[in-house]
Amino acid sequence: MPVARMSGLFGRTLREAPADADSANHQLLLRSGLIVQLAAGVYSFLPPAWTTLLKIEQIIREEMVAAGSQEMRMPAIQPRELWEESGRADSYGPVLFNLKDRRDRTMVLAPTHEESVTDLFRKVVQSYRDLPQSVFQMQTKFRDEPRPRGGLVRVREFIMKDAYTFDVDDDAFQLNYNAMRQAYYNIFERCGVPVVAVQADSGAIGGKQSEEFIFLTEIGEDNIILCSCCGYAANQERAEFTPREAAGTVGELEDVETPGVTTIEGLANFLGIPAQSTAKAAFFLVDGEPTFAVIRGDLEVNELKLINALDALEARPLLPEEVEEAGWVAGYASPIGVDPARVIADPSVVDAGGLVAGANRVGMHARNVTYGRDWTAATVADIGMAQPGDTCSECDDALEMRRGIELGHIFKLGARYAEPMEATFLDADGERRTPIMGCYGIGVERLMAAAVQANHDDLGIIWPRSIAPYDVHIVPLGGSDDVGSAVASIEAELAQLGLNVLTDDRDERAGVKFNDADLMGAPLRITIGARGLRQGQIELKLRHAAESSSVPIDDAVTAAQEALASLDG
RNA sequence: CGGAGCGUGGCGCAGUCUGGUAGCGCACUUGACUGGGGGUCAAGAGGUCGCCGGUUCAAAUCCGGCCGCUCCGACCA
Repeated sequence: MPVARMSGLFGRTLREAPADADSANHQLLLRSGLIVQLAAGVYSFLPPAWTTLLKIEQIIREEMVAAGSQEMRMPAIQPRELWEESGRADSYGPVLFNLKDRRDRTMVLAPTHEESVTDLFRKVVQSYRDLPQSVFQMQTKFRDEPRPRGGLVRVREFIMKDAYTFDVDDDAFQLNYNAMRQAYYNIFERCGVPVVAVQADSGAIGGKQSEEFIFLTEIGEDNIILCSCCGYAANQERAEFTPREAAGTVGELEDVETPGVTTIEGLANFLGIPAQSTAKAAFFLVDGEPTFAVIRGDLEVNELKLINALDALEARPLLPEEVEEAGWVAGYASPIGVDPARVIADPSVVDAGGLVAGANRVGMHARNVTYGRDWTAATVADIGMAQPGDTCSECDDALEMRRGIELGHIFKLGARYAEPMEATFLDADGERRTPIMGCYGIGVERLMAAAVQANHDDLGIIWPRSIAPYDVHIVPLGGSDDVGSAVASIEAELAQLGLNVLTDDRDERAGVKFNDADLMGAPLRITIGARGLRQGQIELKLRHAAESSSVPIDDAVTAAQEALASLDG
């Protein structure tokens, strides 16, 4: 390996972090001169950062190949028609970067490649004899995100490792899926980032089931529900839980005056009853239809569960005027008398007995409102949002909630793309069949950001050895000839061993060099100074360690190798 | 797209309320001293104060519009 010199590095360290950077990883990536922003969610990666990204890619590549996947490459620029074929031109719509070619044809910059890989499949695969298949690529994706965020955490242009599998049936698919799942654990572990796999919603990718690989961190943008007892883990948007015991009543339907009481909390206080004794109404526009959702007063509606339960594409809360238009009374709404076709009920109100609900008149509620007797819903489905402290549905322990960053996501797609795009193969009986597909993504720069977030201290980055831009950071102190020749021979020997070496050859004070070394975070620092050299010693310090050690200069290279090897356990 | 904030040399900021000279720290250049945890002194270079328009004798500062960036929400590797 060539030796990098601090004096010639393209990029410089900053003493102060740019004000725009919030999280530790973002600040450190900027301060250490690794990344520079060009626009919202668009970054340049300077040489050391690029070295790290290449190392991450190599780790991913090795694990993908080990999982039986073949590397390939698909185009980033694609005709929009491809997206119309799968039906995603609209659902993915706003995130697609559109452009016109010179013949006025609309092209898109690909945000992901399910369409193109499915198109490839139908052009390349005809027979079950060609299956199973697993392919992957590492490529720049483009997504016109509504809100870029957190430095590299959410950007508009990024490298994704995306893999796709095709199988003859579910059983065969499961083999590919499991291999990918294991590969993902291996990848994140090798990059020095702890992850948990959580059940997730497949979102705009579609399909039946999916798991996210989450790095738990307070700077994350996802809410993750965890059970420390049984290990249950899910994204809050799909987490299951057991609601608290209902506190329903038995009795005749009767009105009760509740002047000025429009919230569940207010209602419970006013009547001196627990929130579990009330029913809450929430109004949504679901695929253009006003929808009346009923859930127990102590719970919140999970919009994503609502969408899935109604097999819909999108939902949003109704605006106040839309509520009025629908004939519902905000704050006092009652499902009684509402067309059941427009009502969706959570099991928590179905099995509860009599609850206090609105009476559809301002200032009035009703007691003993009972599902089945007083009202019904066309759809009964779990639409509750799991909250910390709720009971785990697997083991009855209390659930916790943590923030996290989604580093990878693996999906079972089923026939989501193959069917609309008519990708098929002939089976052994000569029957035309649809392959079972899976897709598997990792955000490469996001993974680098997570690695920094997971491995830093007050002074700077502490790179995991596996993805460090430089293995060894040499700090020469004092400009004597002795120092110069010692540095030259040690750096040459280390480079000869295949190590990435950065030598701080600048005429700076010791403090500046040490601080920059700490900031840039190479796993091993070697200090070669006139003072030590007089005793025939140089100094080694592992970045994560508190203490340094001195070794005779003749042992320097061996000791450096040993120190680095100690990190690989 | 809703809410909040910010745009002044490469980075961090002051100046804006109350219009008149663009300023500080760091970084950068040159020289000297110094030399093991961001050193000292001296001399420099670098900014149409985000953009456009308006008010005014005069605008970084007041008014209007636009653009950009960040954060909180709705969305995702």
